[in-house]
Amino acid sequence: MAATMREVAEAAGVSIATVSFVVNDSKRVAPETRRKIEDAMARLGFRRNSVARALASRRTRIVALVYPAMEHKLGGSAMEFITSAARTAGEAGYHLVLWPVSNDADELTELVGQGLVDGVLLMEVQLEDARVEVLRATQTPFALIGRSADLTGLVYVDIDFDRTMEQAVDHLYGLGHRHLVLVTGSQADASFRSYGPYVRAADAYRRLAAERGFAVVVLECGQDTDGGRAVAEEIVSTRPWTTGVLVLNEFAAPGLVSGLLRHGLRVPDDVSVLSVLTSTEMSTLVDPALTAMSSPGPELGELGVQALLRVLDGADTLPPRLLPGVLVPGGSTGPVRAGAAPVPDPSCTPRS
Amino acid sequence: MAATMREVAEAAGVSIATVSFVVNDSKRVAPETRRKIEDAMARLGFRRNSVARALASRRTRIVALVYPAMEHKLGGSAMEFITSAARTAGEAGYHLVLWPVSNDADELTELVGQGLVDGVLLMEVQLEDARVEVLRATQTPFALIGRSADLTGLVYVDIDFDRTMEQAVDHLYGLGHRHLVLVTGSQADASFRSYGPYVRAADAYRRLAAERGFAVVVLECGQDTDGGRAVAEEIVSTRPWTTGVLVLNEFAAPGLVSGLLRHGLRVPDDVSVLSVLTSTEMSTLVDPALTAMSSPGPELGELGVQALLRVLDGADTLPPRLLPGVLVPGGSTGPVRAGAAPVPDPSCTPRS
DNA sequence: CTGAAAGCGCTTACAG
DNA sequence: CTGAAAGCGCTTACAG
Repeated sequence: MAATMREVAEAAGVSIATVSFVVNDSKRVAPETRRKIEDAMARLGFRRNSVARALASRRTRIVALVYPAMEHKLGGSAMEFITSAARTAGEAGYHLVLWPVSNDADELTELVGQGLVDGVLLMEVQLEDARVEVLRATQTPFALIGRSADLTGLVYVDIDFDRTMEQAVDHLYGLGHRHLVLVTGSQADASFRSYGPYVRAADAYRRLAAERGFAVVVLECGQDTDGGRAVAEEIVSTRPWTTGVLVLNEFAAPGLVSGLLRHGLRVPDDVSVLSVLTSTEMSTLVDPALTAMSSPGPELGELGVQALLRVLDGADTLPPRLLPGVLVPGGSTGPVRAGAAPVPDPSCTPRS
Repeated sequence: MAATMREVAEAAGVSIATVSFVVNDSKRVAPETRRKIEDAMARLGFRRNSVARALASRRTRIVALVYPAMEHKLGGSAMEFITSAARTAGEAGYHLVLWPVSNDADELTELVGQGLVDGVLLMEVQLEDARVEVLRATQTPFALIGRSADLTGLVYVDIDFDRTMEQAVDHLYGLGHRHLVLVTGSQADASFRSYGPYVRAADAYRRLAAERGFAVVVLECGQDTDGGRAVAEEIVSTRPWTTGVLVLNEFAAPGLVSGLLRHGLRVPDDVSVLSVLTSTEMSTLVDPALTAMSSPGPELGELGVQALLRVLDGADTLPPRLLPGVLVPGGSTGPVRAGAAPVPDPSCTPRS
C-alpha cells in the first residue's frame, strides 16, 4: 500500500529528490520527468508521510487549540468555533490538536516542549494569563482568541465588545428603555484576574451610559438557570423600575426570564431581556425566543487560525480583528410600556 | 533550549541509546548511569522530540476524532464528549486531532494516508457507513462511537438504547401513564441509511410496548424549537388522549413543551414530557426544567478512547460497552391526572 | 533540470 | 549493562 518516495523514485527511474520536488511543487521539473513521476505515484498509491516530512522540514503543520478543561462552562457556540477552526486549519494543510489543559502553566510547558505543534491558539484568555508567558518564554508562535491586558506584540482576534454592547443598548434604547441593568458573570476578586469578556463588556457599557446619560447598574450572577432566577429576584426587589435587562450569560438568560415571569412580570411587556453573546441555538430554545446578540463563534475560529498561520508562514501578521455579535430579534424585547410606573404592577400594565 | 538526546548523551558521557533507555524506561540501566543522565536532562532542559520518536518508532501517538462537519447538529454534550476524549488521550500520552469531515469517503482516505495518526475514533456512525469501509480497507485501527449495522470484528462503545428507553418508559409508566408517544428525528428514507440512535431507540420502544402492552406511536420532528411545536400540534390534534411524550431530540423538546402550553395544556398536569438523551445543560434551561435521561457523553468519550488505545497497544480488545442515559428528574413529568378524559379539556383537569 | 548526500532526532535490533 | 550503527521517510542545500 503506502508507497514511499524511494519506491516511487525507483519506479520512475529518478532520484528521490526529484520526486520530492514534484510532490511539493517546489522546483522546476521537466514535463517528461514529472509525468513519469506522477504516473508512478498514481500506480503505487503514493501518499507523502507527514511525520517524515515534519521531521525533515521542522514543521509539523499541526497547531494546538488550548482551552481550559474545567473552569468556565464553555458556551453553546464552542463546538461551532472548534469545528470552524479545525476546518480552516485543514483547508490550509494543517491539523488541529485539542489540548484541554488546566490554567496552570506547567502542563502547557510540557506539551509545547514535545515539539509536536508549530503554534498554539489560546482560548479563554485571562487578562493576566500565565499561559501567555509560557508561550512567550518557549518562543512558541501563538495567537489569542480573546485578549490579555498587555497586548504588545500579540496576535489576537476577539469579540468587539464595544460595538456589541452599543448595538444591544441601542436596540433597547430605540424601544424606549431608559432603566437598564447589565447582568454579567462574577467578575471575581481582583480585577486583573478577572474574565476579559465580563470586564470589557462592563467597561463598554459604562462608556455608553456616560454618553447616553443613563445610570449604570451592573449585577452579577451564576452561570445557570438558578443564577438567572436569583438575579431576577434581585432586580424585582431592589430595582423594580427596571424595564430592560442585558444578560451576558446564555445559561442564565432563560432563568432570568422565567424568574421575572414568576414574579408576575411579563416579558417583554413589562421587562425586555436581551441575551448578549449567545448561540442562537440556546436563545431560541425558550418561549418566547430571546432577542440576542449572537456570538460570532465560527468567524472567530476561522480568523484565529488564519492569524496564527500567518505567523507561522512568517508573513506580515494580520492586524487584530474584533468582531461584533449580531442582533437576532426575538420575542423577549419590545417597546417600553406606555406610562410605565416606577414600580411595576402586573394588574396595570397597558401595552404601548 | 530544547536539548536533544545526543546533547544529553555527550553531557552525561554515555551513548544516545542509553539516554533513550532512560527516557523511555525501556531497559535496565545502572543506577549510577541513570543518575548522570537524569542530571544532564534536568540541566539541559531535555524534552523528547515527539516527531522524531514517531518516525523512528512508527507510532505517532496521535489519534483522530472523525465527525461529520455539517450534517447533524451535534448535541449539547458534544463539547463535553470531545474534551473527555482529548483528556483521556492526553493521560495516556496521546494527542487527539479533530477531523471534521463530510461523510464522503475520499476525504478520510486522504487524511489517513498521511500517516499522521495511529488510529481513528469515528463518531456519528451510520448504520451503513462508507467511512468504516475506508478504515477497514486502509487497515487503520479504529473504534466507533455508535454502531454500524454490521459489527463483526468492530470495536465500539455506544449508548444503551434498550436500558435508556426502558428507564424512560418505566418512569412514565410508574407515574401511571399509558398513552405514550415517542418523538424522534426523521428516520429518513431507506432504513439502512438512517440514523442509528433513532432506529435503535424506536426499536427498543417497540419491544417495550410489546412487553408492557401499550400502543406504539412514533412521530418524527425537526431538530429545533419549531419542530417541537409542530409535533405538539400533531399530538394535540390527532392524539389528544396522549398523557406522556418521550422526545429523542434535545433541541425540539423545549419547543414541544411550549407547543403544548400554547394549546392550553399543562405540563406535567395534563401531559408529561421526558427529554431522552440530552445534556442537562439544555434540559435545565427551560422552566420547568425538563425531566431527562441525560447523555453519558463524557463516559463515552473516555471509554471510546480507551477502547481505541487498547487496539493500538495490541492488547485484547475491550468488550463493547453500552452505556445508558441517567434519569434526571425535572418538572416536566408527573403523575397521570386522575380520571383523565380521552380528550383533554383545560377547563376540567383535576390534579391527581 | 537532476542527483548524491547529509541530516531531521529519535528507536531498536544486534553485539559485546 | 552499554554502545555502534542502521534506519524511520522525508527535505534541502550543494554540485554538476
